[in-house]
Amino acid sequence: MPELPEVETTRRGIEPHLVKRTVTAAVVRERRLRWPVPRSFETSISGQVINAVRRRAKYLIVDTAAGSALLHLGMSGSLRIVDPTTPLKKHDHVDIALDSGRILRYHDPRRFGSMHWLAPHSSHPLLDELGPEPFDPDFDGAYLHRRAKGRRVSVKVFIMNAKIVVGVGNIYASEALFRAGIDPRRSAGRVSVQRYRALAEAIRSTLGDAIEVGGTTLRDFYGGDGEPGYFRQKLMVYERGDEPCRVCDTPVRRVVLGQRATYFCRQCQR
DNA sequence: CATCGGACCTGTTAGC
DNA sequence: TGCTAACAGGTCCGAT
Repeated sequence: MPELPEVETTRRGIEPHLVKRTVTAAVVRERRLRWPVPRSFETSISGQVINAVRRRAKYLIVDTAAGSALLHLGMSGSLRIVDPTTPLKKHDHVDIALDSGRILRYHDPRRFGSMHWLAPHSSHPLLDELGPEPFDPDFDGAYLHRRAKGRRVSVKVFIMNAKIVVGVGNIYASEALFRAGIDPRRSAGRVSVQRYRALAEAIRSTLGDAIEVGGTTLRDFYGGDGEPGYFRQKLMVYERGDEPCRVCDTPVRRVVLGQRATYFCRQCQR
């Protein structure tokens, strides 16, 4: 469910409810997420004051003086601020209760998400090899071109690799390639530096536009404030197989790359 | 090193 | 109606 814009939307939605609040209790009802949630997670975060809620790639990082919670929403995870009277739903796996009387509640049917506890100022193997953020100044066409040298994978699979650039998931990979006019099947190593400049800009603009409207709600994404994201209305190709291209009317094609559905316009993308 | 397939899960929908 | 198969927003890991 969540790509970078949805994670950032979640961060913005929950941050005002968390910062400067004290965690009064943490309850893990289902420990079997992608990796078992360690007991140290609850014992460490309980009693702590939350100083900041940050995002790195698709991870959320909740900082306290005693360390940080490292959260990933996986494919189907979501975080909502709820009241104690809100009935528990199936797959509500974790509650983090706050001294405001409210609760940060984690819901994740597929359990591909994760929760770790980081000691203060320490990193984590999951974070160590991540590529640049799309909005970093050092992420540009020259960077992509350099990293793509000699690579034979499709440019779509290439930009979805978090070691190259973070935050580009399956929706926005197709959308950014459409904006840049690049055929997603093309080998990464055979894209010119000029076209990588367009692609770097397209990734930024696509993600930025999506963040502005609260992400994309395809099925069940809601931000921390309970609002759906409205980027769905702006999707040019994603999940539009056989429908006419919004630019040239050519039917949008669906292919599979790296075992993921991929959408593009054969006319507009070369 | 780069690439590929499989793995982890449940829920929804399309097709018979 | 019921069953089955395909598919879904992520990404790690091991084999090649």
